[in-house]
Amino acid sequence: MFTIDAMSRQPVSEQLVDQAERFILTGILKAGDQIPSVRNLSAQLYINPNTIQKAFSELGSRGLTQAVPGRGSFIAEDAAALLSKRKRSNLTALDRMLEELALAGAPQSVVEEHVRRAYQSLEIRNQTEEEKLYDPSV
Amino acid sequence: MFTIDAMSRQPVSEQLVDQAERFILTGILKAGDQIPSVRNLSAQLYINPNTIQKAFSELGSRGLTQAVPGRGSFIAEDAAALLSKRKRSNLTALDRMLEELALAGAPQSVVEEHVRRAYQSLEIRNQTEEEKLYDPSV
DNA sequence: TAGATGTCCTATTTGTGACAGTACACTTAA
DNA sequence: TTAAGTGTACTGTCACAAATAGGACATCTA
Repeated sequence: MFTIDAMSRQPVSEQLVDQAERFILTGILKAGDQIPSVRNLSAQLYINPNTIQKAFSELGSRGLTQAVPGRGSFIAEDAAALLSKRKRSNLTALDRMLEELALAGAPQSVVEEHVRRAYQSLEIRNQTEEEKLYDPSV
Repeated sequence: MFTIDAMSRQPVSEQLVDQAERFILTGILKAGDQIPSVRNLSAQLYINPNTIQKAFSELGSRGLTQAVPGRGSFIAEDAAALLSKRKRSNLTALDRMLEELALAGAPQSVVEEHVRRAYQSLEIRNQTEEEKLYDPSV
């Protein structure tokens, strides 16, 4: 599930947080799901337990997970909603990137095409999710 | 001209490189223009000369500036073209961001509005540049 | 009860960025 | 000619953050 890019300049603990958020957004991790234990993930990724703990602690303080000593850590009920709201309200990074592309002479039509493609591939994914409801094999 | 955000996690030398590139893209720095000297900028920003040197060395290796020992460093002839080409070809970061926004439920119309605004503000800026040509006070 | 869980703690190591200081060759202008 | 300014190179040192190492405790479950 989780993977680490040792070459990345982004700290390992942040990589884990980002990946967990992505899993929540995409629905791979749903409310109530248990995430791997600190020691388990530590052994699997060859990462120090303290580093994993730091990432999970951050997820908890963001309200995305709930930890239960002795049992494990679980995705919070409102994790997806919480995360979506936060991501939606943060458009400054997009603006900065768009300005740079505009300055670099990237045609507006090209950028708009990328926007269309992003939303189109999402629709396809959602459609697949719906189809699962009628799929007897699930 | 150059400024440093000491609070930023981005290394000082990289901040300088990014700013120089931005100046080149926006036309503030044009081909042939001399950029501040290592020692001058060092004194002005209270930054170690080695840090400035590192940034300028990077700009040189990217083909954006040309250094002449004893004279100074100058913006390369094809700096703007080189930079534009590089920035335009890098749309993967945009795709990643768009996917995240789509997943978070940001309406496509909102994203498209941001695209329009980015290109509109650029047009206004260019128009202002043209108007300068007819401005007797310059 | 044994094993797994989250949590906390104090070190230590490591890598990177920045700093300090010096030196050399070159160009320009007084 | 000379002094000042330029780029470039080098060897250290320091500071900080991330990650590691090792241990400890309370809790829950099979």
